[in-house]
Amino acid sequence: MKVLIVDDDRTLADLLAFAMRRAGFEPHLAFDAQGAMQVFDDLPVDIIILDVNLPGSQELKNGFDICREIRKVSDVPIILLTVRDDEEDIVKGLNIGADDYILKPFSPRQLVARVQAVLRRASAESVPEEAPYRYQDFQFDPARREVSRGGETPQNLTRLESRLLSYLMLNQGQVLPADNIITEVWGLDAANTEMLRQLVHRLRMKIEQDPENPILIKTLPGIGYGFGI
Amino acid sequence: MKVLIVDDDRTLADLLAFAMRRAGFEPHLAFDAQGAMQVFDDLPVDIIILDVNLPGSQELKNGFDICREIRKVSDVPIILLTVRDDEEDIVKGLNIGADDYILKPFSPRQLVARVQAVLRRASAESVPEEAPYRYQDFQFDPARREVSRGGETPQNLTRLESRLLSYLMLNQGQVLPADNIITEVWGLDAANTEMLRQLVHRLRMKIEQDPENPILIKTLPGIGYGFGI
DNA sequence: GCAAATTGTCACAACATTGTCACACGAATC
DNA sequence: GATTCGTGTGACAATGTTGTGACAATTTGC
Repeated sequence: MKVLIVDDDRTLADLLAFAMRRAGFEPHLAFDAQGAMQVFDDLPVDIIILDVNLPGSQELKNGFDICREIRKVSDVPIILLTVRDDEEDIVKGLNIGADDYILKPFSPRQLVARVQAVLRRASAESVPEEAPYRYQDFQFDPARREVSRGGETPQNLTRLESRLLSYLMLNQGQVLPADNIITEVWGLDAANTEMLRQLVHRLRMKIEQDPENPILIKTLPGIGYGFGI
Repeated sequence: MKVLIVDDDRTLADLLAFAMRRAGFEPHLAFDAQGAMQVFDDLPVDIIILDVNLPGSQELKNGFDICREIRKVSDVPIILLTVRDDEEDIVKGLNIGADDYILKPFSPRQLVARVQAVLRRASAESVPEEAPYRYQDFQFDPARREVSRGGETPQNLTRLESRLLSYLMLNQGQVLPADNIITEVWGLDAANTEMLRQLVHRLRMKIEQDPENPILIKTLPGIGYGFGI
């Protein structure tokens, strides 16, 4: 699976390339609009990761322009990379044909997960396997929706539990506001904190059975939750 | 049966060699175009597995070129290994004389099955291994559409049951989403989960008669099924 | 064309998952 | 100390999934 990464920050681009290669993709880099279009014309990529803040040139100024340009000729999935959490920008991005966006700063894991999600949505093709998450003796296999601790018998998670844990472990060590978790797990629409509390409770029952083992999901009162804090 | 494996990724090449050796073949490796042509000139191989993405050299750039080159002098079966799912590339590959292609990522089992299929198609006389699938004391012969367990009398499978079991055992130990199974068994068009449930049920009746024997087809609720998980 | 085998459809029970409510408990505030 | 707030927890209802039997529709072999 080929992925085209377009970002003028070479360090970041390299990092992304490394992460994608580890996840079984074949990354190709471009550092500006011209480079991006050139790679795109040359070889068929399966997905594009695009920084919206690129140094301008005459005809193609930023990521939005590239996105628009590509959409004229192809429906390859595009993920926008942006520091702006301005809703207007996100809406604009999605309107001109981007498939998803991701806000900086983000972890490489997160990006990989996002890419896989978009690909899974876009095509029935076989997407590289999702690697299991680890934290100390704790292990979570999102493909099987299975958690295990040490050598114990694995526990099965439900759809929502698995989504929650994915999000938590993807942002391991970070403080995650309840609202963010909710929109991530349930989607943009309905869902209240009560449902989240319940879900956290049920997840904890499955992964924190042993009283002597350390707490995995920590409550940050008034804010939200965090994994491995 | 000699098989020539051409891939610059040595780890992958080794893995493939191992899989092919297990399946009763005699693997020979080459890591670039020169090596491939050298092995090909030196000894008569029965089939070639060729990565299309090889590091370039002057006269022989990639797998396509090697394929073309070989076709000038021999009609040995060639299977292309590619990450591109671009139809154009596949058509191109088949046009210049490849016998089949397989998209990354794939399981070694899958490749072996593909190799056997190509060989069976190519040469009606020197049929290679008639390779039944095995799992513990369970055995499945896709050619005869017959399953047996231990020394018991074999059971006959129907066409769809056989296809389903082939797909499951080909991807043994993996999580297979219901949608993937459906498109694999029935084809792209119609078919709903109800039909899959029914088919799984019927297949189970034939291969899981004994209550003491372990479950072969595991249900992964909300996801799909998996064989030997 | 007919009978048998195969495949698709429907109905329903058993079970699992998710949403909702009620309430207990502890910390912070007054 | 009483109140308020946020959180954890149990119970239960609503909903969704899966397994299973019966039967109709279709295909296959003769």
